[in-house]
Amino acid sequence: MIVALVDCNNFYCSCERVFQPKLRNQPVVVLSNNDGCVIARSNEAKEQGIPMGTPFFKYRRQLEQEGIFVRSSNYALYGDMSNRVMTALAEFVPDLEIYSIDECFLDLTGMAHVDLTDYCRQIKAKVYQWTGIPVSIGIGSTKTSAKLANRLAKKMPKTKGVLDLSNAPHLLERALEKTDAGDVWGIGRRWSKMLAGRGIVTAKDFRDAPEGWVRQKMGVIGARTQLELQGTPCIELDIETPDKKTVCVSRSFGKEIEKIEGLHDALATFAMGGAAKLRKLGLVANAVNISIRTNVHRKDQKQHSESATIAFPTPSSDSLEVLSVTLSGLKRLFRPGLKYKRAGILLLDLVRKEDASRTLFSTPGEGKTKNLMSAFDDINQRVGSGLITFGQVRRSTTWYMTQNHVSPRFTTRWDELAMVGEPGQINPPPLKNSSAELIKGRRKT
DNA sequence: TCTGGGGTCCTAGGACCC
DNA sequence: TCTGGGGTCCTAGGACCC
Repeated sequence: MIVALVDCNNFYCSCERVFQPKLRNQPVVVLSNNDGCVIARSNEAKEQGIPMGTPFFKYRRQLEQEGIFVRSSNYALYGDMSNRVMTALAEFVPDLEIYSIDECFLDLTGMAHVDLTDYCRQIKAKVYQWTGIPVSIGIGSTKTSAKLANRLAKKMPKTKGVLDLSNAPHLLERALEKTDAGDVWGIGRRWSKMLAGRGIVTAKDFRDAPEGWVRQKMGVIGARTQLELQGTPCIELDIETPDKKTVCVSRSFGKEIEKIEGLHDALATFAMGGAAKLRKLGLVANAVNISIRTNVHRKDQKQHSESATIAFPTPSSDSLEVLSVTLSGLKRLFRPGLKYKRAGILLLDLVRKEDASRTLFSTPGEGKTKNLMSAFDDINQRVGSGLITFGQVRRSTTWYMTQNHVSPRFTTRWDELAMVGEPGQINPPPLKNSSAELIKGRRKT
């Protein structure tokens, strides 16, 4: 096996920069939903010591003082840019596995006759030319070593963003020595702490640790990771994207919610979103799990967290059915007098619509609601998602996320396209209140 | 005051079956 | 005192990933 891992550099920040050139070469951070945590940083922001994953409020002062640009997350933009990158990669390699929104494994087995470093440099240059997104590429004889190579390609300027460890034992040895065990793909915080307690600090230490012990302490996952570092592939490329087994829609709220109506509005919206997602994937769910939870960070408040799983009579992706089951679940779970901060639905036991078991009287995804649902999806697809919905889904604002720094959806909304002013200059629409304006605009249509 | 969201896989233990 | 053996299925929880 020879496999390359293509990983977009600081992906969310890079997406923001494509259409906002003033952000280039400047420190930028992107926040999670609700403007909660820092989840992406440009290199400049990393250099200024902004850590990953920390709460925004703790760093707000520093970010302002140092003039660091802040953006709320904009998944419509990132998702579309991701598609563009993956489409570009598919021009070069037939067999690829889209691993996450910003990562892709390429199967280079059988290309041993070409200079892989050279070839990957070309890929990197074309992806940048076509999409504006910079990527790094690591090559290895297993997925785990490709990951390792990628990490070093990013860190070491002299690699110019491409590092091949697939046929370079000396380099691989040095790479393993330089990498912390905890930075190996598959070794998280818990295990790296456990390993450090045994004096296993570097990736090389881990590779050379007694195999029986690794198997016993870290299960088959740990054993596989170790074998992969030794050069034995244990994790295959998933070229065919396997069907999802669950679909989850959940959110923390901008503020705490005490009344059942607020939770009703949020969960109704999640149910609509989840059902639409199922239909888009051609799947149906056998059951839905509804969960609500108070604010886990407020130790001073009474805590409650509960979920209920309810099966559908027949597997379903029908919005009305998901909606009514979800709302009946809420009634069961809700307790007055508590301050809820988060809710969600998890659609589970998913199967392909055509594989779903049917009953004497109905076939999943067929019947009288089928036309209604496809008309529904069609309208929302053309005019903007959420334009039409059901009466039970009130458009309440009590639970909305806080997003104070969101940029336009440059590539997926006509009314948010980048504006070209003076030659060579791009003026995005004002950032403040853009969502409020949008709702107005939508009503006009 | 303010702490994300969406996934997968594995394991242990209990319930249940013959 | 001694108390079978071999399974499957389900669930909760823990680990990991981005």
